[in-house]
Amino acid sequence: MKYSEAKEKYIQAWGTLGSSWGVNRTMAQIHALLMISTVPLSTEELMEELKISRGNTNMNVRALMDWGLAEKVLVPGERKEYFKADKNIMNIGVQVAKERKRRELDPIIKLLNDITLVEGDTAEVKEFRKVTKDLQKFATQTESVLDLFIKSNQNWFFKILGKLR
Amino acid sequence: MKYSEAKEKYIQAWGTLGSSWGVNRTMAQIHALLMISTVPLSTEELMEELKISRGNTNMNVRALMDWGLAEKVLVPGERKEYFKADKNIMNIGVQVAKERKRRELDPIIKLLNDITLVEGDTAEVKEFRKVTKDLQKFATQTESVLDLFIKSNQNWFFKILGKLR
DNA sequence: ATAAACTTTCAATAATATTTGAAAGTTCAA
DNA sequence: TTGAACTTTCAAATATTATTGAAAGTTTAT
Repeated sequence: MKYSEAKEKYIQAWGTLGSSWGVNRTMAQIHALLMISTVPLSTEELMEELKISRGNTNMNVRALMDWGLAEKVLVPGERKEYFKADKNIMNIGVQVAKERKRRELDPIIKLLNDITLVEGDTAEVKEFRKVTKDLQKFATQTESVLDLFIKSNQNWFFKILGKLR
Repeated sequence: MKYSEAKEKYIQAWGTLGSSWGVNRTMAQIHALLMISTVPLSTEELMEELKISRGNTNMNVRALMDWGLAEKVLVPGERKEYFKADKNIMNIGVQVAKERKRRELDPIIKLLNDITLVEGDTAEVKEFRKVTKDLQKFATQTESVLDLFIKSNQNWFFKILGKLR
């Protein structure tokens, strides 16, 4: 396979994957590009490579930085900002786990904590309490697993799991 | 908190959570409703409760069945179809893990297997190979974890992880 | 202070995804 | 068969989300 073809497929696939994980396509594609680049890239270079506008580029680069997946690089003697991505896949995984936990799991747990307290003794309400308590338990367990993953550095998490197989 | 309020919040939250996980809001809400219902629900009941059209209801109920999250219930003497959801949260987790693995992870692993074979010895291509191989490794490890989770019945998975904390 | 180089914002537009609802299709009892 | 009861389809309408690009904002060298 030619490099140009492989690269195209890779960026395309990363974008698609991003979409089905609540990350917008462009953000994922910028990330994909930064991941394989040997040098930090400027806004212009990202615009050119992905054929996207300046505004879009700026917006999504900032989103990537919010997610802790990219950072600014200042090149001495240059006014322009360059961007690079952390290439350590484990760090990326941890970072994504951390952010999604904060943005999605934590609010749901908070909500479940509230609504499981609903009062009443009709069959309907009893069932509601039962189901939401189960969900609460599951969410809390998931939280523990994520915390374990987030705290464990390097490959520790996978190594342990590998032994269980 | 009143039951009606708790129920509303729960359905709303489940819909939002669905959206950020690549599942459409309505599908998630139907699932939420079926989860807390003490009896199977008909298309009409779902339409009424969620204020959605017949077509939408039909489409999303079928999607839920595709995901293995709901099933038809035939009530003797009734022409109408009723639907119920599996309420075992572990089964749901396993089902979702299984489907997403099949729909998303498997294709990405396949792609990575292809593109890591890109030939060339420029710095660019070498970096590309390095990054994609790392991703491949990570994806494969993730796959193992998911398989472990999918195969482990009941709470085994969480129990084991709990001990590691 | 000025202006060039650069970044950010945001209203307008475009692209995408979801929803509707009426028509077509199916099933089944009579 | 027929027609009532029910399900499915899908083109059109609506809602949501992403993108553009020009204007406004910022920074820095002189």
